[in-house]
Amino acid sequence: MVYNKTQRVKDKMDSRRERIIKAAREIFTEDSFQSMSIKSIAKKAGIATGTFYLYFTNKEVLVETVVQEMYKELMGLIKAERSKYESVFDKLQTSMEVCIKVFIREKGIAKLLLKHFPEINMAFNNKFTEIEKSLISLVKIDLDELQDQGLIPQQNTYISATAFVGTFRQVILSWLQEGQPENLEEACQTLIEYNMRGLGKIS
Amino acid sequence: MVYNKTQRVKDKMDSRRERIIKAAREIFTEDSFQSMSIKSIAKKAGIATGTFYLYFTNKEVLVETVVQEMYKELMGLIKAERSKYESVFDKLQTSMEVCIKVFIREKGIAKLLLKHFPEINMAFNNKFTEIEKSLISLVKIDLDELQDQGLIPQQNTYISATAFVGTFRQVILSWLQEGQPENLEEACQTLIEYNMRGLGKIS
DNA sequence: TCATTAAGTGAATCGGCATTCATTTTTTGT
DNA sequence: ACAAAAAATGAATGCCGATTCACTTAATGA
Repeated sequence: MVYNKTQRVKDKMDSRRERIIKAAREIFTEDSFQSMSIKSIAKKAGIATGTFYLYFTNKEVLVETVVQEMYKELMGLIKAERSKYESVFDKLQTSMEVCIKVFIREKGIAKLLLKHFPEINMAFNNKFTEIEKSLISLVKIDLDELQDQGLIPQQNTYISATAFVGTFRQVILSWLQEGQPENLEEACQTLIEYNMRGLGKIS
Repeated sequence: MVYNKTQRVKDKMDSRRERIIKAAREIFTEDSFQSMSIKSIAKKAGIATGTFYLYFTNKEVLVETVVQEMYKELMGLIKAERSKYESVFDKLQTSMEVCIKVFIREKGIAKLLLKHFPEINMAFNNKFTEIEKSLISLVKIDLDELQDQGLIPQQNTYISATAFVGTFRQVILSWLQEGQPENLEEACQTLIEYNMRGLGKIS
């Protein structure tokens, strides 16, 4: 015979799952990827290590979930902000600004989305590469549109988009790792200008 | 009593050390960082695993040696080529071109110098960050000079240099991982143009 | 309340890899 | 050729953290 969970139990389990994800995010943000062990996550979430495996098949799935969650969060904010503008330039610019704002508020997201973590198995690492790829292809869509509108000269938009993302990535990593530039928001403006010139914006 | 090594033995040991480094480079280039185990290195070098430790105190030192060697190799080539030009723009441009040429010839160097490998311990990882930093500061030196000469407008050269390196890094990583762009040398020209415009080159 | 099922526990297991070390082989100097 | 010293060997050790599992506790439904 099969027993059905009551709502109370369902709720408890849901909140446990949430707490595990939250614990993972916290440990990742505060400490490092390396110290994100199942034991420490379980401890922070207030459960036994074995319990973890009742909620996630393995560590990989957990990290994947966390990454996905952070990515969706960021994308949601970007989309909301983009919808306020008509011009593709403005959309592109605001996308970057939102990214920077989120990264400043939650450094963990920046680390997770921009750093590489080959310490995890290969197959999984593709998740990270995937996110980077999707950032590039989002920029590429904007660039293609700008090109169609004749607002930037003919160019290989894949390379331009990659370069574009590369400038941000490198500066943000420097900010994360070296603490330079001190003011990332200011640097963001500089970067936007750099890239607009680089794209050959016709103004 | 202490015995002195004969030249023959010295030579044998020197060549063994070389072969270990070579084996490490090969495994790294052909396979991946993960599969670069002492056992596999020793096997490829034709020695027993224990013998490795007669030549290197530990794995960290070996990798550091390999990285240093590749970095010096690249820098040597860049310096040689730069010396042929007078204009800082030309020096900057040729630096990039040499990098790309070397990266095409030896993908392992590109991976080692541009990827991050947090799977190795922290203290060591700084070696990689260090290299990235030094690439940026080399570019910054050129940009400062260009600015002094009034060939580019006033700007935060640290950010510009970081952005500059970022564009290359991102495109080269895409080339390594996605196989796109197919022709890296062609992309290099595009990138140089992108960055020249981005810097606001006054021509 | 009670028998049954499900959730929770954490010590023990397992796997992978760097490092060590007792033993063997080679080299050295007489 | 021989004894001392150095180099080489690779099986054994140690470590570390993910995953498992025999057992305990809680929840379910009659």
